[in-house]
Amino acid sequence: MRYQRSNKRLMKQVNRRSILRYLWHHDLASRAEIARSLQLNPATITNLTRELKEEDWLVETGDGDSSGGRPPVLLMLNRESLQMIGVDVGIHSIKFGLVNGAGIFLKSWRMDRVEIQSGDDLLLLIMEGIQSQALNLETILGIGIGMHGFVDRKKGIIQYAPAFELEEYALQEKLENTLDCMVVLDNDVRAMAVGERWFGLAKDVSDFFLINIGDGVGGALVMNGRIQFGGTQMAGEIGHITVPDHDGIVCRCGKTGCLETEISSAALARKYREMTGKQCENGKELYARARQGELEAIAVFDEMGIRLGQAMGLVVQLLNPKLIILAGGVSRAWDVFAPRFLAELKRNTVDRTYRETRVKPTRLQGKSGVLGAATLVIEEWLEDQEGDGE
Amino acid sequence: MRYQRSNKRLMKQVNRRSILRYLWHHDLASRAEIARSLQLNPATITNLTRELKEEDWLVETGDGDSSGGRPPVLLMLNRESLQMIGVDVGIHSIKFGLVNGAGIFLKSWRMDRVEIQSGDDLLLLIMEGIQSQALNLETILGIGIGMHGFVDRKKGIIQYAPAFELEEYALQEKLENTLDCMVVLDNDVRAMAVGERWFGLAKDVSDFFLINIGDGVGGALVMNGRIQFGGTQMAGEIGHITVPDHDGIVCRCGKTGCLETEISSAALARKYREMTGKQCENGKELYARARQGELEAIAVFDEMGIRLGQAMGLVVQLLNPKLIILAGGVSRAWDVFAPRFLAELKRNTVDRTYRETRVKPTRLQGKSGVLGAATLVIEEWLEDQEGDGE
DNA sequence: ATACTTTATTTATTAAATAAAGAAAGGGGA
DNA sequence: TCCCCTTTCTTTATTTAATAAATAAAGTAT
Repeated sequence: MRYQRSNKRLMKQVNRRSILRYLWHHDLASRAEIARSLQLNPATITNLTRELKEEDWLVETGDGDSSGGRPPVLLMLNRESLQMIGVDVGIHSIKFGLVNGAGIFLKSWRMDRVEIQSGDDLLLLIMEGIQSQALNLETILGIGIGMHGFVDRKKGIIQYAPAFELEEYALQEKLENTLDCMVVLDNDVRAMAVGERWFGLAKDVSDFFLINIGDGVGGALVMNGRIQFGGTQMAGEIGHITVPDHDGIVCRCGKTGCLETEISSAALARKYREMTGKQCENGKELYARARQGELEAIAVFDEMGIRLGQAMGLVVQLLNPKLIILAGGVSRAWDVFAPRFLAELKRNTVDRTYRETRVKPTRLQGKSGVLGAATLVIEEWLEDQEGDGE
Repeated sequence: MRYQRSNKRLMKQVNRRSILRYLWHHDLASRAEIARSLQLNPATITNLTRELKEEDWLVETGDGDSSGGRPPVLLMLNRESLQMIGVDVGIHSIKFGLVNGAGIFLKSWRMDRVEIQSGDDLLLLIMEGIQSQALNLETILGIGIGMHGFVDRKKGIIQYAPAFELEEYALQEKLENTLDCMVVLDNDVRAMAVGERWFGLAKDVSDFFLINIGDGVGGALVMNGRIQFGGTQMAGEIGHITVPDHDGIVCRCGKTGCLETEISSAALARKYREMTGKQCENGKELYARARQGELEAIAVFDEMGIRLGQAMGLVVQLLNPKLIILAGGVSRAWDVFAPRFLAELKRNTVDRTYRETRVKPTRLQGKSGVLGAATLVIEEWLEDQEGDGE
């Protein structure tokens, strides 16, 4: 019998990660500063940073200003050399990106009109997509995959993906075995939230909620700095809470009165068509009309803002996030629905809680999915074991 | 400059706690079993358990059955010697209890009709209450305090307690200094949830929601085994989510349409009075009438069950708990409101999620507050640093 | 009785952190 | 300018806590 888990190695890992995480958030720092902040002995920092430097995780960038003694040598994360592949599996397309530790896309490519009927179809397409670019996978930290549907990140399996009629498919393991490279798999919206946490609006926020409004409506929840999964990995699925005064439309989940059938891109277009009798394909088209001042289009967004305000009011009261991030195609119409939305949000929350909550539309937009997926890899490498210094 | 936080001591602490936690959940276990489960070296377990035994944390309880070799020596947590004081600060009374690690009350006492106008009033009353029993505080692990209102556990301060018009009072520190004993302070409902996690229905459940329905309505959220606080320590405050079709009553929080003004004990009595014109003081009285078959009383509970079903539907969809625990006075009427409640809950959730969720009224009832408070101390001693074996 | 298992402990070793001393590199006052 | 002081970083020796391996303890199975 082996007692593999060496506690000592674990301790070292934890400290190494603490250093990397510190540099992630502080860009430039001296060894002395790191030692003080992490409450570790300076000698420890010297030793660990030597290793990390040899492994190319970080670089020295000249001296800082002296504060009356020897000037500090500033350390910096070698962000360019951290490279991850992000994969965003949508219903009709798969998007890929090669992203570095600064959140910059070095490459991005996609496969459109994909037809997927089995897990192995998906596996093959992803492998094809990755190998098409002839990248050296050995210089890459790992591959992150964000996928619609119900995904179990810990087990690395797709529990259920309705669009592809997939069930219980162990994508992570299979991909890891064939590509010989770390693979992280999670739900697409959770991946977005992780992206926001490391590169986006939530850089310094450890309690936030992200709602993604596009063809569907999904959400993800970060509390105390960690993404939350819930008892069966379904936490955050806000698209299927029941809202009052709904249209009675039957949702794809089988229930009626879901938020998704009221505020998704398709739902807004439907409401507009019902109201006016005019044609309208989706939220994007509707937004264009609203921007041109068409009153009916604006009215649809107004109603959507109110519903969203009610829903986010629940989230604020129940979860007390510091920040709410709106993502997905419909969030681009922020300027149109924001006034009604914010007013309704305020009306539905207790002052004491509301005034501590910020609400913002994402700045990552179209890149959100792929970047988030890539960031899953970073998280896996650097994640906090437990509240360190910070 | 001191670098206090010795990582080595921390490692040892973590492993010691892992052992204690393992024994908490497994009652009897041999050293070999613990070593296997925690993936630690048997020698480590020998050493740590020797220390723990000397410190009276655990005892040996004879041999177990041999499985073909030397019979295992079974270890057991010395639950009797773990003693905590729990304090439940209510609006009109303060309840105390001396509780041991088996969850048994060794003593319980209370102070009624308390008048509190300042933090120092409260401090003095609690000290008086504790000293009145002439306990030896040195044999006690610590004092846990559950308190209504908004409490910041990490800082140990009462942020705001409307009933006493208290604000920003550093109760924990002051009490710790005067009594020279570990003190943990938290919100009363969160304390209850911790109680359920260690002694009650949530013993083996790491994702659950507890709703307390009494004079007020509060909630607490445990995800991934940890109580969640939110950005400003207000997570779980379900009493002030806005519900549809409300009576328009202004809540004590200033908002209208709060869940609390619809399903709290006082709200139920009010609804009954409005419906019938008859007298009725509170939910307890109303429950008695419902039990006697009075139709109007039953109707009030029916409506309450529906509203609760809607609210818990939101919680289930949004947070995906494995268990919902109902606590507080009104939960005693479970048999009356359960049918409507459960039906409405099902109606408001997606099947896939609902079928994984259990709902139960607490079995701790009146003891919940004090026991929960006492359990805060256990949690502080044994809490997991990060997902160990288990 | 003998061989084999399983549990627990002891002894020696190893890994990783800390403490203490000192080197490196500058600032600033006389 | 020189000397002392401060701050940063490194080196060496020490300490701590875990592991590995050998051994003891106490059984079962043949």
